[in-house]
Amino acid sequence: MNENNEFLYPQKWLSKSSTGDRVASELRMQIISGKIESGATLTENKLAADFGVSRSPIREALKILAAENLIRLERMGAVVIGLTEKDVEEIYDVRLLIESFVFERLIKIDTKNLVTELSKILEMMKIAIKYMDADEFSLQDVLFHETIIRTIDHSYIKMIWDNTKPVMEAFILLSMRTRINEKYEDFERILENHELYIEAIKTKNRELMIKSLHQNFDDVQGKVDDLWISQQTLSKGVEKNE
Amino acid sequence: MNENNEFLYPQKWLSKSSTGDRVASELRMQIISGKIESGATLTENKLAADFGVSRSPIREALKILAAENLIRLERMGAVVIGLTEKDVEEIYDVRLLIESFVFERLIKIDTKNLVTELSKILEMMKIAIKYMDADEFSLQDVLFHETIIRTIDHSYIKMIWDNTKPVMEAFILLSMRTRINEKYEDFERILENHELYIEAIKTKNRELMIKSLHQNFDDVQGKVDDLWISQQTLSKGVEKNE
DNA sequence: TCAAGTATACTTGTATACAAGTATTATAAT
DNA sequence: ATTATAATACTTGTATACAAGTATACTTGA
Repeated sequence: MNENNEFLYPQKWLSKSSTGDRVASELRMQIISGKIESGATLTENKLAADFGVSRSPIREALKILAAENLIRLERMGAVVIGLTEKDVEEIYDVRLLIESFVFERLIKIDTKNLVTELSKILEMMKIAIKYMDADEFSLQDVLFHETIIRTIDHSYIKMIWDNTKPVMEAFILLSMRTRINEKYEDFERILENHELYIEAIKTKNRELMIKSLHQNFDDVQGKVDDLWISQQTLSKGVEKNE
Repeated sequence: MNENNEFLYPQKWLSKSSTGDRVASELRMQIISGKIESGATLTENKLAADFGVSRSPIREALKILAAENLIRLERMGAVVIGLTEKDVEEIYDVRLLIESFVFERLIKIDTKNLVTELSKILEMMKIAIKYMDADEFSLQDVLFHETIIRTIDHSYIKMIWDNTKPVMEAFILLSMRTRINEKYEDFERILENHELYIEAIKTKNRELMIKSLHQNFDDVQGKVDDLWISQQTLSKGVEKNE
């Protein structure tokens, strides 16, 4: 039934994952992009037929998406919740919360290796922009923050990250795909913010860190120019995929 | 193979849940209590035979426990990680983090209904103690905090709660089962702290809230008297079950 | 005795089968 | 025409079957 053979989620990022993970990644992109509309009902049999797999991995995928609050498992089918403006704000609440927590820990330890690692990632981001590779840029952006969080070796903070990461990654991916064509200049600012962030970690400057973190959120959310990247805008990222 | 027919997790709390959830709840208790030791390898077939169910719900359970970082899914079997002292501290980091966040929101809204609800729960806790019902007490204790968190209607904060709650619930359950016999007087202090917490919410007193929250953690963790409720101590809770 | 290679008995991941329950639709009676 | 009832088609939850891969143990050779 799925007449569109192209996938929204970069297939090369799925090297080692199971069928269930792949389906979850793809469904997540379709839900967040709006290709699958909020309120729609997904049934296991239909999805299994669409993806050409059995119900086992589909069930796995639905469990994952339910944990991410993108769908709601009901007696008859899974109802799509989707990602609202409120959700995105809430995700950033959580990110601000955990990255602030992490920063307090970073202040107490040696961050030399971390700064080196982050500088490397930042350079990768620059290359990605140079070649207009929104996907690679998004990957590195997410990795940037993950690297910071992993440094403090806190399994429950990491758990929170693991739970929010997939949705955030998908959102950033769609957002960047749109903007790399329409608002290329945005990326300059994003890079500056990341440089600021590294500087904050290097100098253990709390205010600077909070400032860059907030600016980064505003950037990703597009608050600088628009209030909110609408579902319609996000869905543009769908077409750019190849 | 499981010669012990008794369950650690209260069966009446599982009214509506699926087999997978039941298995997860029971395995969680066995892991946290130390009945299943850290480092042990669990295989799906063995667990299926032990619980007398098929592999499907077992797989479901293992996925849940892996998300809670209690086990690590590997190519051949699931390796039990267990709950270390560090983990418990980290859980409380997260609780402190989210409950502080929640409190900031509570300050801005009308908390009259919440205070009423919390008072009710507190009275339930008192009754539970009166009848030496550690399980009911634990249930209400967890519900107390969940009620506070749900008030602000923040789906991602709630997500964090949903992810940490099961482990915390199991830990509190085992801790309370032990202490209701050995340290009955502890419960007086726990009640006082909860009263303080309600007072803090009522008067929107941030310092009081932080104070009671910290004291509550110390109480549950047993830091007032012991540094840490050892695995050995926790396992006593195993025997008290009936 | 030891080493190399092979057979065997597990392991998970996915597909399929079955069972119990729910919504819908069709049918029949008033 | 409408309402009650019954048949049907579809849903999830669980059990089982199969396939691909891995570790263990054994056999065979020196």
